[in-house]
Amino acid sequence: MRLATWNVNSVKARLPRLLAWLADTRPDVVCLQETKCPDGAFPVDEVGELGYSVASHSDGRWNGVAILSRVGLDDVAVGFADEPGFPEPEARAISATCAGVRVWSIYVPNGRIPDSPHYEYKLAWLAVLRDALAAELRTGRPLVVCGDYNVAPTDADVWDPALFVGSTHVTPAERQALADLRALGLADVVPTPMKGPHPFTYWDYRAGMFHQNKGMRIDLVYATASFAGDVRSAYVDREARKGKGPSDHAPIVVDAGADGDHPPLPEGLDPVRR
DNA sequence: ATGACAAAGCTTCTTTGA
Repeated sequence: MRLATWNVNSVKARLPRLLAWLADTRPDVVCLQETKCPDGAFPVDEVGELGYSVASHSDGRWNGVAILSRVGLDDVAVGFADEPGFPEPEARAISATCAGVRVWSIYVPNGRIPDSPHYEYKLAWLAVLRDALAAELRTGRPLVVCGDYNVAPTDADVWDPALFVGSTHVTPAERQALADLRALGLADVVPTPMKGPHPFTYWDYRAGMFHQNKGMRIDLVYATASFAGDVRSAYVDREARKGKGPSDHAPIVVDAGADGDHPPLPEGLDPVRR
């Protein structure tokens, strides 16, 4: 299976690039975040022409998550039990079973600043997500939780840790929330960067951050050993952040299990050595 | 070159993002 996750920052604004990327990369399953797409407006016909079925969850102007699959899309679930809201639950989680793998696409609340109700909301959301994933794990099925976690797991995952002191995305409480997810039995499938030592997935649009490679690793793939153990390669598709009209996030592409009908990996991205 | 924010809508500003 070729699995990808991408915060597209509006599926409507990104549609030409998304379609071209799908045609080039041909993932089996794609988790999208920040679709920013009102109910009923998801371009299901356009991605359908490329062979993808769609499960999407939206709440209008902000947020929005989706799963595209060309290997089955069963038992779709929107949100999760007791999901916290602000104050109402937002469109931040969707899950489905694709070729025997339970796949989640999540968009963790930003948190804004630590001294903020948005930050408390973020921590509460992650804590209840943990309970929901614990329930999923009891099925014994392979599980992959992909998305924009809005947390940089370590200081190496931001371009300048000193600049982030006192900011969200790096606080001990946020990092502990990720550690609590991993403690369920989920492994961090760390992708290979295309450039530089850090597998950043996000670069601010402003001030030439991308060209200076001043990024963050906040998009993550957490997977059970039953999936992670079969991973042959994982990389950040930095090419998708280039050029005119990109998202501010790059996709992560993971190949796991049996080889499928996919284009070869970009040059220099050898399969994971294990 | 990869180039100096972007997207949405209650659109000519405000909110949000991280």
